[in-house]
Amino acid sequence: MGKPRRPYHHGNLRRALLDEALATIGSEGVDRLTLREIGARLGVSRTALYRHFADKRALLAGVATEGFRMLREQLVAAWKKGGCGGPAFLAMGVAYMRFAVANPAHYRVMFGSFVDPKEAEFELAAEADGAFQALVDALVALQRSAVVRDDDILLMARFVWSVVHGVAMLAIDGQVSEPGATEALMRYALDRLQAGIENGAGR
Amino acid sequence: MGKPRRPYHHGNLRRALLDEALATIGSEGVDRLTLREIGARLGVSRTALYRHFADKRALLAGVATEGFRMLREQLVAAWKKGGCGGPAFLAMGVAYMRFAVANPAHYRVMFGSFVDPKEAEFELAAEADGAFQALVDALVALQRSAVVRDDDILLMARFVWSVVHGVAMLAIDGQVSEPGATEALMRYALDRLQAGIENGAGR
DNA sequence: GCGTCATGTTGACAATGTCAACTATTTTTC
DNA sequence: GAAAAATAGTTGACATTGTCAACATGACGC
Repeated sequence: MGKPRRPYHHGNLRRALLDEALATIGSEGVDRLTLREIGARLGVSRTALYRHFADKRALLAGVATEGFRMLREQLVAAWKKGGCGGPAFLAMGVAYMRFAVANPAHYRVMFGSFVDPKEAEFELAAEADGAFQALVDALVALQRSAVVRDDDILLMARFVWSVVHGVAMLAIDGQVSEPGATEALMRYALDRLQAGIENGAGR
Repeated sequence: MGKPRRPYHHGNLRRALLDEALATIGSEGVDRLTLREIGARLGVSRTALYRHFADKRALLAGVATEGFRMLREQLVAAWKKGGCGGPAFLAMGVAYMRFAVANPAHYRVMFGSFVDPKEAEFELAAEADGAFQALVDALVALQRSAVVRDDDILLMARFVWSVVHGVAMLAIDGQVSEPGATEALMRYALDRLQAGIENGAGR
């Protein structure tokens, strides 16, 4: 007896709110996300959320921010674990797409333009930049070791980003449904991407 | 006098609703789109819309459907005008990205996952398929003339689609803001894409 | 023990999507 | 050409939702 029923203070409501939001987004879609339902599911009042997020957009911004942080961590991890060379670049590409497939809810919020880039929180912009920068850093290293072409770095990074992002979107949105097709597309895309930017290719 | 003030029947309310929706989405964003405001702006009642669309999702589906039709038309036009060969392929890529930049509202709705692909209207799915098929057809032709690699056609088409889609997203979402950067990215991306899938490249 | 602050609750309100019932206009039919 | 049917639009109502203001509760330092 005396079991700690539901204490008035939740303990880590912020975390729980994010998790619940992610669960709902994943199963129902972003537009079916309602603050009241999140509260209800957590056994908490409909406005408890406002002690942790300014409003609904801020909640989504929180999800996106977290997503970019996770993405960056996984990109950097893949790069380092792969040895910071050519193979590591492939591993990084795989890590990117795997992140999207494994965390579709995060991914959709991150790129669904639910948060206006103009009025985006500073933290979100910073994390998004950080993830992109991880890719830029890798490309710079590959340029130094003459693995990839010596093109404008920003241009090249944006191109690579476009490819993996495009594949991730296709994979997530269920356009690619045959079993194994996602993996195959990922492999093929990275293969052709590499062929396109490797040193000595074209021109 | 006796001027035909506002006739009871609007004439082409469906068209006007789509246009007004597009205007609002373009300037305010999809999530700020409200049926009531659309009606108000058109000087029409808030529920007049329901004579032309089943509900809000149907309106968005209408926007997306129209977008895919326009996209397909422009892709096919670019392909034919370019002579159905290698240069035409580039023209098609440019047409794709230009469409996105010129019609961001359409584009966002088309790929914003506002309409569940499972419960998507038949017409929408058909138009989306049609646009993709335009790309597949072009690639098949290029394969026949040995301009591009002889890879699995679906795989290759999805890869190409990913690239142009990824670039289009970056361009639209204001991530690429420096003047001229969008054009430069488009050119570079198509250049590298071509290098990646042209016959004799890699492996 | 007490104030202070973070955290959570209740009541209220305006905005929104949508339905049902009704009205106005056009088109079809005899 | 009038009646009937179909088409297009309106008004009233309601449940849902995001959000605010005012209040309640618990933790924690002094």
